[in-house]
Order: sequence, then structure tokens, then C-alpha cells
Amino acid sequence: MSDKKQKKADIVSVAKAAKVSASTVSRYFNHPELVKLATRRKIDSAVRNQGYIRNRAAQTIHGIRSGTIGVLVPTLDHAIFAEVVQAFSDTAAEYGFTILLASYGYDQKREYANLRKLLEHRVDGVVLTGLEHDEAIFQLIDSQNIPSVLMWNYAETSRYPSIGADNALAGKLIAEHVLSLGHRDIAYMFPPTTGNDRAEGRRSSVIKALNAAGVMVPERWQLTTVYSISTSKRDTQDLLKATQKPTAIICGNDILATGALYGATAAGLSVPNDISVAGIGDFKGSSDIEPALTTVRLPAKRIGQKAAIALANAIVKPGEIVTGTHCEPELIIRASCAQI
Amino acid sequence: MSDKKQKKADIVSVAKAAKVSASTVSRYFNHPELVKLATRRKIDSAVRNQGYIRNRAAQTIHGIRSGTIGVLVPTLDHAIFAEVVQAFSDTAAEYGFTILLASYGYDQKREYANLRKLLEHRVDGVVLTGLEHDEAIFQLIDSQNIPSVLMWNYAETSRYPSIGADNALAGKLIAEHVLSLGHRDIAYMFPPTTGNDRAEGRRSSVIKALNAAGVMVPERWQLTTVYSISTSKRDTQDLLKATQKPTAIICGNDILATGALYGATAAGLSVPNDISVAGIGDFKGSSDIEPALTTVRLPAKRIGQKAAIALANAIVKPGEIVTGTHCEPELIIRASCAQI
DNA sequence: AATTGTTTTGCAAATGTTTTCATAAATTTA
DNA sequence: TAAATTTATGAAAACATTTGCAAAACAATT
Repeated sequence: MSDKKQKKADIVSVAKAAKVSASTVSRYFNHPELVKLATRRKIDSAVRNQGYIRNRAAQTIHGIRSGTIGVLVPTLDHAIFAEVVQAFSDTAAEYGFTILLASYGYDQKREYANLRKLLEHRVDGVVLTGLEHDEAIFQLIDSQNIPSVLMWNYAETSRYPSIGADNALAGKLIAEHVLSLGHRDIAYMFPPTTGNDRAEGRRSSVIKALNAAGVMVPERWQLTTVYSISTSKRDTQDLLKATQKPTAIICGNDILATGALYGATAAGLSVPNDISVAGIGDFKGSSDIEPALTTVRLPAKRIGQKAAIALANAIVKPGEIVTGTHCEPELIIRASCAQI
Repeated sequence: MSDKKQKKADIVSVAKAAKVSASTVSRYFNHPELVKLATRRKIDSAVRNQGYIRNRAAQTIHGIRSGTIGVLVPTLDHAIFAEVVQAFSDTAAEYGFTILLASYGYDQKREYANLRKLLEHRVDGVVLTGLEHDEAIFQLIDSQNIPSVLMWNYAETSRYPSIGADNALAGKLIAEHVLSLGHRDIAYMFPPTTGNDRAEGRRSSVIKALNAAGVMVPERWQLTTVYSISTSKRDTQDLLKATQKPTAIICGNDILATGALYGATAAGLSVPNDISVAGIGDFKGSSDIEPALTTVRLPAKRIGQKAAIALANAIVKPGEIVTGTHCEPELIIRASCAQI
């Protein structure tokens, strides 16, 4: 009707309605203790019936924090990243931060472009997934000097504080377990490791542990399989068609392991009697599958939480130095691996 | 060293370095065709060696779009939402939008609070998950008059344009399939449906289809199970301990169905010979499990994409009206259901 | 060389806030 | 009841941009 105008409410329209100055309205939000109760009430009702919502953009240009954290992940399509992002986001929300999310599909170019976008939005901090990134990415973050953490992977010497599990240790753990069960004819299956330092860390440490025990894996037992149950199932079936069969398969993650389990079953072998299957990750469902999967737990939820806490603190209390955290991977012995 | 100051580069510092006015630098970014090539080059190099990054916040207060879309989901922890968000985010990125993500764990209060946060950041549009939301949520969005779509679920009469699958249809499809195989002793298992109109839609239409065929489900075969393989496995095992067993179980989603499959196996029954198991969703992995799951496909990826396209268009071309889209669910017959 | 037209540029105002400083109002003290 | 404090408020500058308008620079035409 004669409603002033159709213009969206802003701080001065609220001020006018409450018959105070804009400064007072600003204080009402930011330092309520400085404004008198009676005034507070007037403003309160003005805010309410104008439907006023504060404008963070306008605050942000005063150097006030934007209240956003940029999260860069390769993809949400792997349950494990979804889980870590979920935990991160929940925890960050407790600190009042909202998540600006960008995924780059393991493509370094896109990761850089996405990071720029996030910086344009003046995020208060950034989380990257994994330890290794294009040097340009690190430089860009350095140049903006905003706090940043690396999550998922842990290493003492990482470029920024890292919060995550030591993937090499995870690989070592599972390899040594399989060895300890007496296996010597061992195959392994990993996803492509380019641009994926997590997988690479696991892979090389599995190989190292195997070699240390004097086990050499023949070329045709070294499988590279994309992250997909169906592909790993097929590849496993192919592998097990040969007369010369391994007695155990170590998989780079639980998705591959699940496929391997299915593949072995489909090939007419019984797990773990005829062949042992081991994974890494302990994904949701890994404990429920038949037979339950022997794997290494990477505590995704805890990683997400700790990363959020670390970053939020780094933002809120600048000077203080942030340190990385190692969330220990843990060998989970279930039913899919047996003594030879 | 004597580097001007440590201050972050802004448009005037760039202007100074390029010996032009701030306005020209602004034009360089927003209307490059208006600035002379030679000037463009000067600015270009100034931008480069100052490491200047545009400040979206400052643009936004001019009524220019913020370039962000708010995404509200219950959780990322269910693969299906992660998938839909991933697709949404990828597609939105093609239109130049960045995602502000907030999850509310099926809690209406948190959903409202999160929405407010997103609006404070002046998102250009919002996506909600599912059709039903607190009236306060709709009013808040209306009051800000920004475009909004509902994704995941489809209904012609939804409050905002909806892009998704018709969950009731999905329920009908699977129920009728199971009936068509001759089953009459049917159990069903759904997640808690409070605040979850997707699950509720499926549930009621399954019941309706069953009743229409004259099938009444005894109370103890009506299971409510949280979204978790292990829980549904256990509940299924319990169910199948009784002497009076159903010949089929219809599950509200593939996670529950997976658990039911394991549970039946663990109870010593063979699927599908002794008992049929049906799901809804066609999650990743549902086709690879043994036996492959008969289910109804809800095209998550397509939903995410279409929702992003619809919303991006609504933002970019205001006047135009956006219409919802029904992404048809599709019955996927695999091996977990058999003729009685 | 003067006139006209076009393309480039800069100035200044505007955007929605916060914050410093100064002033007014209320309260306490003498 | 006046003076001294303390508390509450407003005015104006600042923040990093964009944009309308007008001036300047250049080019094309007589």
C-alpha cells in the first residue's frame, strides 16, 4: 500500500522507523550493551516489521570478517569427502561461519580458478584437501595472507598446518597385517594417483612394506582401477581368471575393496577362505558387508571437526600459531582377511 | 621493502600504479570494451604485479549480484544428497555462481537459522531440499524476493518451482512391481518420516498401492528404521526370526534395502529365492551388490543439474517465470526380487 | 584549420555499513 | 541544586566499489 517504498529494508530505513540514527541501529546489533533498553525495544520492533536482514557484504568492506570459510574438495561424490565436509561445516557453523564450497574434480586448473573465486568473496580462511597442490595455489593464499589448513592428509612438514590421517601409515598398517597372516602372493589395486596424494601415499607405503618383507608383486597383479565398485569388481574377476591367483588383495580404499569382494565371489571364490581382501578407509557400510571388511579406519568425521576448529581459531585469534593434528588411522580387523 | 605499504591491493592502488583513475580500472573489469587497448594493458600489468583480487563484497553493496547461491540440505552424509549437491554445484559454477552451503540435520529451527545466514550474505537465490518447509521459511524467502527452487521432490503444486522426482510415484512403481511378482505377504521398512516429505511420500504411496491390491501389512511388518545399513540389517534379522515371515520387503531407500539384504542373508535366507528385497533410489553400488538390487532410480545428478539451470536462469533473467521439472523415476529390475 | 562526431577517461556521488569523536541526556556526588 | 561523572546518541568520515555525467582526447569530415 502506502508502504514507504518497495525498497528493501536497510539500516537507515530501520533507523528512521525507530526514530534513531543509523549508528544506533548498528550498535544495537554489534554492541547491544551500549544502547538503552528502551531504545533497543524500539529498534527491535522496527527491525521486525521491516523484515530487515543485516547485510554482510556491507560489513565486509569495513575489514570486518565475512564470516565465510572457503572449502575446496575434489568432489563430494565420494562418501568420504562428503562426510568430512559435513563434519567441517557443522563445526564451522558452531563458530558462526558459513561454508563457501567449491569442488574441482581433481583438476588443478579448476582448483586454482575456484580458489580465486573464493578469495573474491573474501573468505576468512580456506581449507584445501590433501597436502599437495600447485605452487600457484600456495602463493595465491600466501599473497592474501588468510589462514589456511590442509585437511584429510597429515604430515608434519606440510606447507600449511595439516589435519588428517597419515595415509602412508594407513598403507603400512594394512600391508603389515596382511603379511602377518602369512600371505606372500599379494595383489594390489589402487585408484589413479595423479593429483591425488592420498592414494599415492597409501600406494607407495604398501609397496614399501611388501618389499621390506621380501614380497615382490608381479606386474599383472598391480591394478589401477577407477573409484567405482563395478569397475573394481570387473577387474578383480579378470585378475582371478588366471590360474596363478594371489591369496590376498590389498585395495587402496573400501570402495575398491567392496568391488573386489564382489568380484571374488562372482569368480566363484570364497572370501576369506580362498582369498583375503583388505581395504583402507572404513567407509560407512564396510562393517555391514558380508564378510565384514578388514580395513584401516580414517576418522573422517574427526578430521572435519578438528580442521574446522583449527581454522576457526586461526581466524578468530590471528597471532596464535596453528598446529596440525594427526588423527591416527586404526587397523580394523574384521572378517575379510584370514590366516593363509 | 619500500613496497608502498603492506596493505592489500585495492582498486585505487591498482589505478595509481597504472596511472589511471579508479573508474577506469573498474571499467576494465566490468566493461573492458570501453577501455582502450593500451590502457587495458597498463592496468593488466598493474593488476598482475599487485596481486589484486576483486572484492565481491564491495560490488554487492551496489545491488550487483553477489554471485552466490544458497544451498540448504538436510545433510551431506547421505550419498544421495552429496550427489545432488555435487551436480548442482558443478552446473551452477558453469554459470559463474559459487555455492554457499548449509546443512541442518533435518532440524527445522536450524534450517530457518541457516537460511537467515545465507540471506545475510545476500545470496542471489536459494535451493531448498524437499517440498515442505516451515511456513516461516517461505515467508522469509518471499520477503526478500529472491528466486528460489525446491529440489529433490517434484509436485506440480509446490510452493516454489520444484525440480525432482515424484516420490509418491517411485513408491507406487516399486510396490506394484513387487505385487506383480505375486507377493502378498509383504513387509516394509522406512526411515522416520518427520520433517522428511520425501520418505513420507514414498511410504504413503507404497501403503496405498498395497491396500489397493487388497494387501494389508500386519503391524509387526511395518518397520521404522534409521538411515543406516547396520540398523536395518539388525531389524531385518529380528523380523525374520519369527516363524511367520513375509515373502518380500519393500524398503524406503537403497541403504535400508542393502541392510535388509544382509540381514536376510545373515538370517539364513536366500535372496531372492526365499525372500525378495526392493529398494528405492538406485544408489551408487546398488547394481553391484550381490544380488543386484531391484529398485527405482531417482536421477540425482539430473535433478541437481536441472535445479541449478532453473535457478541460475531465474537469477539472470528476472522477469521470466521458472517452471518445475519432473525427473521421472524409473523402475530398475535386477536380481533381488523374484516371482513368488 | 575549423567543425563535428566518437571514443576514452576522470570526477563525484552513491551504495550499506561501522566507527571515531563530539555532544546531549541522565545520573551521581558534593 | 550545581557540578562532575557517566551513559546514550548522533554526525560525519571511512570502507571498496560502480556509474552517470561531463570533460578531454582523438579521428573524421569539411
